[in-house]
Amino acid sequence: MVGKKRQYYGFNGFHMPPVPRAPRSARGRGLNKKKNEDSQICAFELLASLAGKLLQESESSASSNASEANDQPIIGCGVKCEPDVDRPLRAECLDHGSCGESAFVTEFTSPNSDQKCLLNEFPHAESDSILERSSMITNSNSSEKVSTDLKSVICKSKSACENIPGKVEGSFDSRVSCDGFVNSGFNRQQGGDVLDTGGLAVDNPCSSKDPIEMRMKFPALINSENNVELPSCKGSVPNASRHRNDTKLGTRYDDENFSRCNKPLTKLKAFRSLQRIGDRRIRKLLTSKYWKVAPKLRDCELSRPGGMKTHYRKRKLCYSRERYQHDTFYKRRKFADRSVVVTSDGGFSSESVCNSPDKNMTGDKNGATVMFHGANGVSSSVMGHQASFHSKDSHVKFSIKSFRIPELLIEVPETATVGSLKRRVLEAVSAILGGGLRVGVLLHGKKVRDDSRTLLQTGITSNENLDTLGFSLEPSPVQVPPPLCTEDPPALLPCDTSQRILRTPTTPIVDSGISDALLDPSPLTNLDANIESNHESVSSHTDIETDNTQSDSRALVAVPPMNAEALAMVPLNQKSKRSELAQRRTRRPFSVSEVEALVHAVEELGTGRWRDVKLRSFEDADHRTYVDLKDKWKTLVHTAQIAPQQRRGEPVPQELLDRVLAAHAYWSQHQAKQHSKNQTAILKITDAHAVRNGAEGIHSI
DNA sequence: GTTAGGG
DNA sequence: CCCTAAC
Repeated sequence: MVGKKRQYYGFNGFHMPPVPRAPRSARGRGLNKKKNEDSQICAFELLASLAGKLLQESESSASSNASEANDQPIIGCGVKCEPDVDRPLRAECLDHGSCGESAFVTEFTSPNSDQKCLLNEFPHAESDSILERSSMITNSNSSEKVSTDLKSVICKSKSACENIPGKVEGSFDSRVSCDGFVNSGFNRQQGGDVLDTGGLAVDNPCSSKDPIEMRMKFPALINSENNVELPSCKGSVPNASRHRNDTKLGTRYDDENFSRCNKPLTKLKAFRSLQRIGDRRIRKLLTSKYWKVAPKLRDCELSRPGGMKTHYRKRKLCYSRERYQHDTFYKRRKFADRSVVVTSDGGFSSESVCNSPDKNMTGDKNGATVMFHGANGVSSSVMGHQASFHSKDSHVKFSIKSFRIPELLIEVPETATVGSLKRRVLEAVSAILGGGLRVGVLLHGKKVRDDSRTLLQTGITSNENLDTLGFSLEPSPVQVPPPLCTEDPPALLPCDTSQRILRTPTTPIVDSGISDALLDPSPLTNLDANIESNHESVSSHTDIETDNTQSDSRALVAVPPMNAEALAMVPLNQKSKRSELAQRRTRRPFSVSEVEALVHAVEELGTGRWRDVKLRSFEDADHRTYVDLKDKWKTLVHTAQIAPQQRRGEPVPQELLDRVLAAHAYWSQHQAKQHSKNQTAILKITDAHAVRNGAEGIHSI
């Protein structure tokens, strides 16, 4: 069918052309070597350095404790949080293979030297624990992202650069979440101890001892981007690449791990043929045990000074990483001349804001590349140095590399021209941007509403840790273009995503974009659900278009963001899909000939073999399912039993109705008889004879 | 995936 | 026709 031939162009957002970068391997190595050389090492460098340290430590300790290591030296660095003694919650480190991330996390987590001690202190964590840790972190991330009230505002970039930002993001998140843990107090980690983070026990395949290899893996890990998920723990490049593929497919927000809905996931198969088995496993685990984890985390968080309750509460209500991932912007800082530059990376780039005249900012590079670099170069050390920087120049420089826009789903016929495709894309973008946007400023996870306040008053100063600063795009409260698609309402409980999608009103949700951290349901959007819906919409489209020759106006569906989070996220045309799904099939009254065929088939096959009936008499009638036939028979029986005056629709010959009644009576008896064995064999035979006569008659025809 | 039945 | 429980 034509409709089926249509192709969908899914966009996770529009991105600027990828910025050329050095090969990962090269970068990774370079970074590694730079470690400790200066305070401005980038995040990766930091990671690398940490990894290196960890590796060294692990190796040394491994040698001393051969018994501990199971073939693979494992570096365990754990930050343990024990709000509840019985249920310790802690962040763990990883083995060599997957250390990148954890190492990084650890680093951030323990900016203080004493925290580093932990690393040394627990050099031999269980490899399994790594996963635990990862999961925990992930959860933390999700929670943070969901609420957007965490300091770190992260923006993911989809472009080539995405990988790194993603990594950093994870790192930041981890750090944030870990802080709480740290505050909770450290505890010695028990070697064999498995984190009780919700039972995410996944084997951790990684076990690379080679430091270099480990370093090399960082990029891969970064690829995991949002998916701080366990898969990354495996630290295998293949996984990473797979991730990338997913991203390209439009499953970038594949946080299936956090998906509450299993059903949708299965439907994703088509889209994610590459999906890791491990993911499923994890997903399952998460699904089943997610709630257990949440409470723990929350408890832990509560111990935090800042009080992240709302944050967690929100998370509690809605677990979906997708959303938050998108709603946060990746933030970067760069030091240049006492100036702090915040760079936001996003899918939709608008360099307009960035590139402050100050050359110091970029120093070595220019343009987007520079920005990107800067992003990567977020030197963890920056934090420490900020204080010193700040005093001189009171200017705060912000470099917003890009903002992310919602994903667009565009459908155009194969015969459409490229030009028309471009137009459609433009229309979709315009629909979103044209609706009116405003920028939101988040500081410490809180939206700054008072526009009249100065940066200084607000606390945005050059010496302030701009990590806590973020920007967001929000739909203009006044004029929000009628969204073609709507965000799903928040799910209180995991699951039923599909249901929600199908039934959720398409009413756009427009809020100030503030305070949504707690209330905003948008973060709930489920990737899986989205994908599924897309699928459905597709098929629906096809169907409908085929039957009704609808205009292709629907071909392109732009989904305006409902709120800041939505913007950050990737709203798909859930709505359209939803509506399509919701839409019933077109009614197709049975013709007399169809009724006759049906009656004939039933006469021969009986009323309990609708599939056979379908195959026998309606094989070619794609629009008639066996359920349809069954239903039709049901109505036929009813029709035959009522007075002719009461019948509606196209009149069915009485002859057919009589046969319907006869067959119905016969098969009813037949069934009853079967039920009671062959007691009524005689009766049956008699009836059967009558029926057969009719059937044969039809046959002869 | 089918059936059977209520909606 | 849809939706679902039950198989």
